[in-house]
Amino acid sequence: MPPKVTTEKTTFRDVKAEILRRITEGPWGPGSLLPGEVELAQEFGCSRTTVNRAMRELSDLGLIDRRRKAGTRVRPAPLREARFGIPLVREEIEATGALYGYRRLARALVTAPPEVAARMGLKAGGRVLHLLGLHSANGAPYQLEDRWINAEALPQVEAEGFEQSGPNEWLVATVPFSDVEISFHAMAAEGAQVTALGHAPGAAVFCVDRMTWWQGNAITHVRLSYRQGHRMTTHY
Amino acid sequence: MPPKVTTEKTTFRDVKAEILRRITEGPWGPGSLLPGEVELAQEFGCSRTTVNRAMRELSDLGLIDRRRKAGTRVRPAPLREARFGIPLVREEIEATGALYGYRRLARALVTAPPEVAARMGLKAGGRVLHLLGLHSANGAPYQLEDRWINAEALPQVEAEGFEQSGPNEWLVATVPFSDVEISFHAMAAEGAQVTALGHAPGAAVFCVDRMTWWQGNAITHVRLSYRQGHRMTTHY
DNA sequence: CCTTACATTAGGTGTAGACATAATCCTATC
DNA sequence: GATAGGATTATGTCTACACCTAATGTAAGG
Repeated sequence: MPPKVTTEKTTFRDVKAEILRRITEGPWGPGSLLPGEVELAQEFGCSRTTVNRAMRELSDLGLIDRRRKAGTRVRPAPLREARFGIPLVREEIEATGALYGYRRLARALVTAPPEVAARMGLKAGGRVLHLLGLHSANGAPYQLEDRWINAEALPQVEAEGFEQSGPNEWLVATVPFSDVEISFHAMAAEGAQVTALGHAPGAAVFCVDRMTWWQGNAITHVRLSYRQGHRMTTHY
Repeated sequence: MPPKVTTEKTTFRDVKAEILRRITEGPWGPGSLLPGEVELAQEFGCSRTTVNRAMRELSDLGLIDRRRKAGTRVRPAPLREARFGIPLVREEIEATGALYGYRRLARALVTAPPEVAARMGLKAGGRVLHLLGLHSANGAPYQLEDRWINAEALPQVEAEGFEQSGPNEWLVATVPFSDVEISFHAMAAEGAQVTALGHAPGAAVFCVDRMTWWQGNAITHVRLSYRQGHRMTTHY
């Protein structure tokens, strides 16, 4: 039988990797101008489309800057983005091999307090469902979930008790969304962060606030407070 | 003259937008199976490649899940990513219209303290440059930069004073990098966070730690501590 | 009933070619 | 010298097609 001639086509991954190598190790330092797509396609023995895709992905990563006619150059200060996956807490915990647990601490259907109404852009006297729940890993408190749900926009939420599972899983499976704002910050521990999460009063708590809209209406606002020492990490 | 028949080609953006619309508003709720690429291409009157690109981008966003043979379905729990731009502090401040300022607080060429050596994976007795600087907006403290630079791997750093500008700008323009880890966390204010940044001792400080490697060697580790009340926000 | 083998199918990727569009360069004109 | 056009060029995008590959279902064989 004839030797298996693996034609070994040049894939866009090959091109991407090689360009990346030349940027980090090789001749293409910060700010330098790269050859044109046609030229690279010839060098790599592939079509321009393939080079284009490789470069587009590098551009998406923020490593290179592409402009028509001007050509492609390496970003002097690579304004790379940090991408953080925002998983469901359950998955986040189970991924570590720990046993996930959830306990509802409070549930109340109330008229929105002024602060919440303002934050969510609700009209005065709007009804909201307030939920407080604790996610735990192997029985130890892991994350406190303090959530407000717009009951005007989402009346069917009033029928839900959320005793056994967090509202997040119900929400993502039920409500589509069109707009999300996430913000990270640090705050001094207070209230349930002390009593349920076990922080010392005034201790530094890492929080994630998330607000979700659908078609212009605020659906839910949640503050996730993490246990002592939590880090949100990403790698690239 | 004949009416200008703008052929109005269907772009991958059109397709992407329409698919997105059908997911958030339309018939394709969470978990549902989308039609195949060929079918959609026929419907939209474009080539399969165009549909492919639209769907690939939605997949990159984490909205849909694509598997060969299985087809494309809407993610039940959209594990979307939060993308945070990590800009230079200078740009971050100047973008708000404020006047940027930098002041070097300390500079010392030392043998790495055990903790730092461990974190950066340096051999015992490795020389590092320690820098402490304060970035300010309109004269008010904005961000404290506590940086360690591996002077073994980067000897030319010893010649730099970093009196007028932060080391970050010098680094990104000088050193390529191949690996970065970023982590967010909250900690109790101490040391220069109190004296320079103006936090009360023990107050909650929002920190960003960043470690950079090049070809397997740790280049620099930096902790950026923000002023009171800082939020890192993203929108999608 | 279980396992293995194979055909089918849907997405993944590469190619060559074409036209579009934005920047830039160059040139003619004032 | 300044400016307005036009030529040029590199990237942006679409098309039509082909082949690859992973995953699934099905049928044959034990």
